[in-house]
Amino acid sequence: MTAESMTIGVLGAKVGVQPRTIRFYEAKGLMPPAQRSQSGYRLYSEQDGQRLQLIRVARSLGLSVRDVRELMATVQHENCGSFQGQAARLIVGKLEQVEAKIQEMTALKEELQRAIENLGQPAAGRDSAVLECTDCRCLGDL
Amino acid sequence: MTAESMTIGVLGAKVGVQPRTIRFYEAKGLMPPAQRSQSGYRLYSEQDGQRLQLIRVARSLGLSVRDVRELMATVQHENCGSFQGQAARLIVGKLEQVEAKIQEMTALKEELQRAIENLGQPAAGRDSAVLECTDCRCLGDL
DNA sequence: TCTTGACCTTCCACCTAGTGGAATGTTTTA
DNA sequence: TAAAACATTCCACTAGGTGGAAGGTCAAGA
Repeated sequence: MTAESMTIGVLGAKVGVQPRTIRFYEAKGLMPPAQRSQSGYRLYSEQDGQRLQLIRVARSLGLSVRDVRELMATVQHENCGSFQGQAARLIVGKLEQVEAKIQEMTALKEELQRAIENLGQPAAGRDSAVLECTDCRCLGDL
Repeated sequence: MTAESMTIGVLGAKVGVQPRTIRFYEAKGLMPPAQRSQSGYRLYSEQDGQRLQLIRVARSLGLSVRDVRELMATVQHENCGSFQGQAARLIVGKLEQVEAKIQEMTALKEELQRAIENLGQPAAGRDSAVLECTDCRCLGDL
């Protein structure tokens, strides 16, 4: 292990990622296969650390492991402008997904609020049959 | 198969659930082990249909399979009031989770919007280093 | 030198909520 | 009688890791 290379535990502590997760990223193709010491230990450079950090940022933005793998592949094969186009495309796509998800969750929230109001209400007073049989007010019969 | 019993396919078509999924619910303990015909086919009653529908409603409210299993177990062992207490507890818990998730997604949305604005901006003009190296504007170097 | 503890390796299993497919058995219909 | 349309079970796969087992390696202390 040369002066500027580190083991997986050191890298993990530095970037805040568990060694297992780093191996997982390697298995999934987000990190390239690491250099190995004579005894088979993975060895990492500062560049590897930057790459790992980039992966974390992308993941924290909600990009999937598959998205991040694509992104990282682009990093290695295309020029800067092209990469930014790729990143923008992925992030805009993600933003749309997140907005849709927020809509969906908001609708679910309202549904849950209605469900809470309806619980314990006699069937006639309910807006909808929520967690009870449509015919009776008592689930114990089911 | 008596007049009022149906096979898994008929039940599935009626409630709008795939046969596979019904078997899955049985394996997970949401549905009780079905009656069987002489040849081993599962047979269901109208009551089973109501139970399956109830499961679907609970799932559509975002309750997990585990939550629903608990709920259904309560249905069989407790009286109506107790069941409603259990349901209320589960639904209120879910509502809190959903509200937290909406908060989280909203924060992520803002993060993504910032990321889109920052892409293509020179490092100096950026609010934060988002998908690029902190030192340079070009990821192609990584 | 030996041993202990902390670290590393690989492999397999588990989580959610189902879905896909294979191989095989049954019922219904032409 | 044969084929279509059902049914059965079992195994594998999805995403993003995590938990644990069994074993190899490294540095430090007695």
